Amino acid sequence: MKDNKKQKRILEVAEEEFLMKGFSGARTVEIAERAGVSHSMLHYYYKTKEQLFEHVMSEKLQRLKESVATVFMIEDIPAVELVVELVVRHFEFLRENPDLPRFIINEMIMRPEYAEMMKREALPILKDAVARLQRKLDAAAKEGEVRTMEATTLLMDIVSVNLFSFIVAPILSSVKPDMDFQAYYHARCQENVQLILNRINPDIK
Amino acid sequence: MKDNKKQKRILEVAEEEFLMKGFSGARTVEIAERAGVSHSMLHYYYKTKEQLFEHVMSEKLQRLKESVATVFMIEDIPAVELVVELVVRHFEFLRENPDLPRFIINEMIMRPEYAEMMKREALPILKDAVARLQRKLDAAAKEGEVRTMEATTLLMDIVSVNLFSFIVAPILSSVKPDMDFQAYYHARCQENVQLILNRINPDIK
DNA sequence: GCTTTCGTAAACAATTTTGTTAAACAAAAA
DNA sequence: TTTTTGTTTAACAAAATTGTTTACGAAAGC
Repeated sequence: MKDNKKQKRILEVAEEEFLMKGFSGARTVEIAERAGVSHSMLHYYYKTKEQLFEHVMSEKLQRLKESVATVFMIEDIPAVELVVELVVRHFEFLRENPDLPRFIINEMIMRPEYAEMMKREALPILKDAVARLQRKLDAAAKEGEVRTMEATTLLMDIVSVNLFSFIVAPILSSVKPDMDFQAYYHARCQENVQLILNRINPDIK
Repeated sequence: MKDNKKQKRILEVAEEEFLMKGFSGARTVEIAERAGVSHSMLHYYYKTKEQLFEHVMSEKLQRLKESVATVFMIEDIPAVELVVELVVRHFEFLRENPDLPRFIINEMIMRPEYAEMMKREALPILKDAVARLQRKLDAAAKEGEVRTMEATTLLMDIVSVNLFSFIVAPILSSVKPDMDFQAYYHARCQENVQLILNRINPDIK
């Protein structure tokens, strides 16, 4: 048995193509070509472009869900440290999946049927996560460790600053072609932690 | 003379379609249909889909440039107030052009030839803007009004929190279909101003 | 060795999308 | 009034993209 190497390879390339170009921009012949298989093989394994897309999509959603779930599993840690952990882990997740958010947002807007699917999949996990964080924050606010604030707002702040660091990266690199990404991401993560710390408690540091 | 009403209408609809679905996702027949003109008319005015796209693109870039330019023209205003003004104006611009950023980022990634064009168009203006802001910040830092910081970093923070407020809006509305957008945007703008103020000077307010 | 599975090449059918053309007509401009 | 311009319809050509089929080869497993 050859362990379906080619089939996997198709999926890998499809992932890259769909993430970069979206469903409508990606081409099955190009995916096959880049995967080093014949065009017919692609349709042999994945009947249609649509089905290939669904494979990619569900795999990506899975990863996203896992990532959210694990971060919010952390218990027994002070609120402030939890928040720092949140920022850093989210940043790292993005580093490993830099254009996943853009892809998901785009496909949610362009193809409402997928928006529905994503809501079904992701919302329960997210709601639970927000509730957990809110409890932590409220408790810490009582102790005067942080200011009172909505967990939703805080999460939006975290996601937005982190996400943006990645969204602009390609633009920055085109402006400065010799840019040191290692250094950029390191600095950016620190900056974001600082920003969020200032946000939950202006007196920290 | 009929003032080219139809021609304009095509452009309007094309703008909506391209912004929502991107170049590869938009369909010329659908644009024509929605614009209430025959398919042949579309090709009569704009030889190809590509050319139609270019019209939309350059018009959008123009607006973006104007917007950046006017904000940074403000003189004789304390640094802190300038920053607040920056946040609010940028927020308002986004409110009028909510899916422009997604569109531009997508097309820059999917079609490198446009990335080049945008760099040529937007970069000089942006560099000038950053330089102006940096001078203001440095002066204010000397007076102890704000902490020392990079104008680039500050701008990235502003853009990221504002942008994100709009990126998540459709998602939030699908979660809460009865959501009050008026209130949401109002609150979000305030939040963002606060966040940025904390950022440039943790002691303010 | 024989069969099944994985794979290719190449042609081609089907569909979708883009782009063109011609005939006709109304209304504005000359 | 004549010409030009804007416009429609309808058909069709061209191109791009997706999906299918067939015939055939190599090699893995029995």
